[in-house]
Amino acid sequence: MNYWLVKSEPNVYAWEQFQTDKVAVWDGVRNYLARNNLRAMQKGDLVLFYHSNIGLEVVGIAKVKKTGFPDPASPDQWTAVELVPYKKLKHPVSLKKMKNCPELSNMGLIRQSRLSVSALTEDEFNKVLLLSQEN
DNA sequence: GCCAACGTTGGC
DNA sequence: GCCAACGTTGGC
Repeated sequence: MNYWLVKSEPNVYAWEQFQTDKVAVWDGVRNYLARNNLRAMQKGDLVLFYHSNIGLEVVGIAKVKKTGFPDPASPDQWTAVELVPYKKLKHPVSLKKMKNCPELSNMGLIRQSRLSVSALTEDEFNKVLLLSQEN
C-alpha cells in the first residue's frame, strides 16, 4: 500500500465535483516526476486530495481505481490514472496546519509545492488524518 | 553541455 | 498583484 497526494484547483476541479462524478480520470499531468508517481500507483492506494490556490487544504481521500494507462491526449509520453472518492475528511487540514507540524516538514507538498502528484510516507498520511480529526 | 530567458505554478 | 521556485527552451 502506497500513499499519495494530488493537487487540484477547486475552481477547475473541486472535491465536491469529484464526489458527484464518482470517478475521475487523472490526466493532463505534464511533469516527469509527477508522471513517475502516477506510474507507481497501485490499485487501492490512498490519495489525499488537496485544494490549491483556493482553500489551501486537504479535503478528502481518494482511492486508485485504475492504475497507470496512457494519457489519451499524449499516449506515447504521458500517463493517467483513475481515482474514485473514498472519504471526505471530517475537517479539512490546512496548509498552515501542516506547515506547523514538525512530522510533516518533509512532505512533498511542503518541500516542493509545485509538484502536482507527490508521494507520502505512511506516517505522513496518518498524521494528516489525525489532524483532520481535530477542529 | 552550459546558461540566460522565459513561462507556469502557487503561496502570500 | 507580486514574487520565489521550478521546468523548459534555445543559442552558443
